[in-house]
Amino acid sequence: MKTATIRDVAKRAGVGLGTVSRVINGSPQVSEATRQQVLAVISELRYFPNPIARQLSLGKTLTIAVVVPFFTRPAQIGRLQGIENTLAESDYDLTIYNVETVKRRDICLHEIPCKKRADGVIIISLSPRDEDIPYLAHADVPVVLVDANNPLLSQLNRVVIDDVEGGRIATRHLVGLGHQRIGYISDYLETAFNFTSSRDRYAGYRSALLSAGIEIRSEYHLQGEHGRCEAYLLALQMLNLPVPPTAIFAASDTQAMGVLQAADELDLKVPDDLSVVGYDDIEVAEYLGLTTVRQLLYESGRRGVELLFKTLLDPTTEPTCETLLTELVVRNTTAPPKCSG
Amino acid sequence: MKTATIRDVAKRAGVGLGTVSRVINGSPQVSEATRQQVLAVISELRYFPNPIARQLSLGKTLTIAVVVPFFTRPAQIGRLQGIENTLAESDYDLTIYNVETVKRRDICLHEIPCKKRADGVIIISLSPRDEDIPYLAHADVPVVLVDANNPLLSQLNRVVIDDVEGGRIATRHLVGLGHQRIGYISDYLETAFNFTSSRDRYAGYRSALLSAGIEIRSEYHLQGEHGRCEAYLLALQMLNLPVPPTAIFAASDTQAMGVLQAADELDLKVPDDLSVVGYDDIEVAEYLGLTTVRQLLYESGRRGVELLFKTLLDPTTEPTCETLLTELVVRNTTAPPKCSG
DNA sequence: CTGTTAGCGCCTTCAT
DNA sequence: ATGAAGGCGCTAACAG
Repeated sequence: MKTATIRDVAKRAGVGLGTVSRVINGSPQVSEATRQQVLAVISELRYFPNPIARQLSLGKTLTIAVVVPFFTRPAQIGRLQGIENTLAESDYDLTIYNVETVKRRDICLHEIPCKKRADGVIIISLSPRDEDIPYLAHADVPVVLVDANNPLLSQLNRVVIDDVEGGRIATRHLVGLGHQRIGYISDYLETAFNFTSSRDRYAGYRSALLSAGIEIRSEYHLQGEHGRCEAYLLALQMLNLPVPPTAIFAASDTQAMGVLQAADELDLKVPDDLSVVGYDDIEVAEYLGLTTVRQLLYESGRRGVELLFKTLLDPTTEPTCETLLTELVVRNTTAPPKCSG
Repeated sequence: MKTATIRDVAKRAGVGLGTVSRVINGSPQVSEATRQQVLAVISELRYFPNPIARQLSLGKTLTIAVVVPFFTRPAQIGRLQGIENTLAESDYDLTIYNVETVKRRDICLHEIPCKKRADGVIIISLSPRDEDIPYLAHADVPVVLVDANNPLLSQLNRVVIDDVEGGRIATRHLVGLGHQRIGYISDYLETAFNFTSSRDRYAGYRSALLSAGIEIRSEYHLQGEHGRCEAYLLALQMLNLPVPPTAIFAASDTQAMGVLQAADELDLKVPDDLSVVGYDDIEVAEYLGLTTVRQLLYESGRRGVELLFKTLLDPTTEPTCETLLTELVVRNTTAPPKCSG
């Protein structure tokens, strides 16, 4: 049996089809009598307005698209949660475009903002390269970048995290504890996805070392694919250096867990033999007692949606760039080095 | 500047609007010459077919809706990953309806399958109550249930997990190690969301104890809100009993972590003083060396999509119920009880 | 091969 | 207050 349409309802209720439409949309200019009449038929026929038709007519989709790389990673989940919860307070639906390949990345970045499947697009952690800009500039729906940036994109709404400062804070903390040999384990700094976080945190790391007058040793920076196991292997490698670091700053909590594993493997006590600092403050960090740099994941998602809504309501709003602060959370994986130096 | 429509393209290319449509949809019956011509105009005008209009015309949305409670929980992420990855191989988009309140639950269960925003719906972990059935029965798109069940719903496609068996396996393992006093810490067995997993696992737990001839003591079963901290508190309570259990089976890995914390708090060594078994085998379980019951999270999502696609292709397909197996993964948190008994 | 036309289901003037 | 008609952008069936 075919789904009832607005026409069926109109016919059955003996009214014009425009009247039904008015009832659906709560127009005040319809007599209480006919309203009740129509309402009755609607529920009798189990009528639901077809959202697609309405979207076409209205020119709105009432959905927000989110483009996010590797959405299962805890940090992304945190952002998505902020987005979802904020959206849930509204009438908007949420569609997710997960990105795990470069090809998909390009498709999403170039097409999602143009095909008008959504009224707005939030792009997470994928900083547009210069060649992506034309596409974004021609987007016909508002776009906001979360945890992504591009100096040329001052005309886009952005929520950015000061990762340079975050890296600096983490490193400075270790320096403050007396560490001189501090390692940094991260994702590859240069990837096709153009992630900036590891890069920025590295900049902060270097900056902190420099201002502390500590020499930057290249063997103390190891990069690899993102992941706990990968970080574990890198940490093993670094800790097996002739002169190993006394502290390691990991580009994420997940990677910090790998470092912790490596330390355990080598019978190094944390924090006595090795200090470890993570990044993100994902949920498990508290459980592990991991010292880490907290970034406002949930908040970044929420802000992204709010920014989007603001421009949705008033398209003439000037694009803004909100910077979210980071904060050091000291727990039990950091301490002064045992043997000074 | 308004977005270009198919009409603009047609006019600019000096062809009929149907021809443009054919080019877009790769119809073979277009001369190579005009095709090129049209293609040129399309890229010149940066034309993108409006998906909404196409959806209306085609009667398909090319999107799949997923209704999922508390989507940030690791187990749900695992299922979502299976769904997303499978969908990514297709042309379908994914829209997510997160459920965190009963109200939202009802809306999603009753309306999503009827409003035709998606060509198919996957419902995760929300077992329809009897009063929900009429709505599901009147759905005008295929629905598949993942990790959810209802005996009355034999006409629905389902992917179910044998949680009773899972609970049995876990408990039997502990019994096999010689434990006689085995606790169970879980979510509330009865909730408005009608989650069945904790209930089923409890049934398995009881069944295993019974067949081992072990008395079931009510003080060895504690329930509370889902979560690590809540489980931590429950575990503290249970371990402070005059005669505490020597082993605890937790309804999820997350809750098992809480138990581990409690043990640590009470200076109980795991597994020497206390054995702990979790459920799910989420990623952190391996890191923690947690003995747990693995369920095929990713696989359940994948299967759900496959089932959906199958009925999408052939609506006359008989609904099937696939049962996914569970498997015990023994790691380092279980051992024979120290003092026999 | 290609132009034209009739819907898809709904919303919104415009008259009445 | 309400019915009728035009249009949202596209697809598909129908002529040519």
